[in-house]
Amino acid sequence: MTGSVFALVDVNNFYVSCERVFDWRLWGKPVVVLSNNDGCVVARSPEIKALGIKMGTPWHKLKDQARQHGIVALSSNYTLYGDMSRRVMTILADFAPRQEVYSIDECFLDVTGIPGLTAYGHQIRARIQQWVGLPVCVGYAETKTLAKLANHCAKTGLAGADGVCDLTALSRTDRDALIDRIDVGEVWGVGRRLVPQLEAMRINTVGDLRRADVATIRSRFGVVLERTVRELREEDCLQLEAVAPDKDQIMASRSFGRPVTELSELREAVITYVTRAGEKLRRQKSVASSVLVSLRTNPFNDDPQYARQIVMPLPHPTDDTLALADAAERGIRQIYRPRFRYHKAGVMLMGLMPAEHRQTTLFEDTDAIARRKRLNDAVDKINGKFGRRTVELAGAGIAKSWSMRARNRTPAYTTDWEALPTAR
DNA sequence: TCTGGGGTCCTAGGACCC
DNA sequence: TCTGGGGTCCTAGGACCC
Repeated sequence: MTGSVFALVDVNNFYVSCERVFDWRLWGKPVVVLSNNDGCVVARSPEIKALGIKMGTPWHKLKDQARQHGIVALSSNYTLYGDMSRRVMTILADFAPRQEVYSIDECFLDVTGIPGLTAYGHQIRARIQQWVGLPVCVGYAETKTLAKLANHCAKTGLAGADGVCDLTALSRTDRDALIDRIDVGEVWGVGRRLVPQLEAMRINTVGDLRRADVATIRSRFGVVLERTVRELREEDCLQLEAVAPDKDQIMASRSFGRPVTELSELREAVITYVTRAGEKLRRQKSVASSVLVSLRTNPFNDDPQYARQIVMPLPHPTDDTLALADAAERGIRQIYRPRFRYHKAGVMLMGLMPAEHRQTTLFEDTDAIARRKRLNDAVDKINGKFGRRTVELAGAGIAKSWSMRARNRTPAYTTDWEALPTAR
């Protein structure tokens, strides 16, 4: 009973909304944004939702519908979305003393003690709309899980809410009636696999889950779902993480734009991915003690299948891209088998620890390590300023003909001088 | 609806060691 | 020779999220 109140603010149809800011022709049309490699639908305009097209539908299964309804399909433009996200988060930070950026399009705010929350929510909506041109919804409640649920109500208009829903303003009776009308699958942390299992226990609605026996839930599903039930009961279990905790593992993987058979190309891909992972590693000021390399064929076709991964321990924990790349390259050579058509490769950095905790060993050349650190820092700085691929290892490849498909990507309107929209 | 992308965390089982 | 214990690492796969 700490008396905290959280807000969850998120952007409606984020990727589609970003695209619409820069292209008025997309207004009123059914628009989808596709995942990497133009694989499946990851954002939908309201017109798409009205057609009954689900999140995650593979694009190739929509070709007929697309022709029939004139659906516009855009490739993901993460440079644009990332920049728009930063603008939104910066504005939202001014609305509360503490903010947790939870994903590219949503954040939690600690709004404890702020009066007039509904009006405040409308103020937030108006400012983001005016300053960035994006529509947001706001949900308030005593725990993060309930704030997510409140946001769902704000978005669907369930509690008669018009883009803002404050659960703390409802009476116990009204709250109970409301959550009895919401499917249990809407709860944050209850996914597709859990829903049927819960339904078998006659837990169909959010209200049912809230009333479920905590001990039973814990023994059958573990501590994670137990925490969710407690959060639904207004027990504050999840803290607001104002500074993101360090990751325990860092992954970089991509599907290829076409089947890849040659080791030389897989080597380029893996070096490209490990470079990216190394950047993330240095940003959180950690070092890795091993590198996992993975490789797989396409499980969705009839080709002979092969999937393997291997852990390559590093001689000593490091954040040096060259050392990571060396391990990744040895790894891919070990698991590569000729005559398969490969679909995806990946790299995962494991055994992470803070860089300052790193033990130096007897055999390290400390001068060489210092020089290498300056090199990595310089490369990070240059790429941060002039774009990710300005300086890259030669082994990462030049043409990268294996790289993912993005047939219909819009320009980087906000981050590239050449792509700046101009008045016409 | 049997869900073609990417990322993170967790767990189970086997191998190996003390 | 079999069984017992407990730890770590590797590998595969499950589950969730956006």
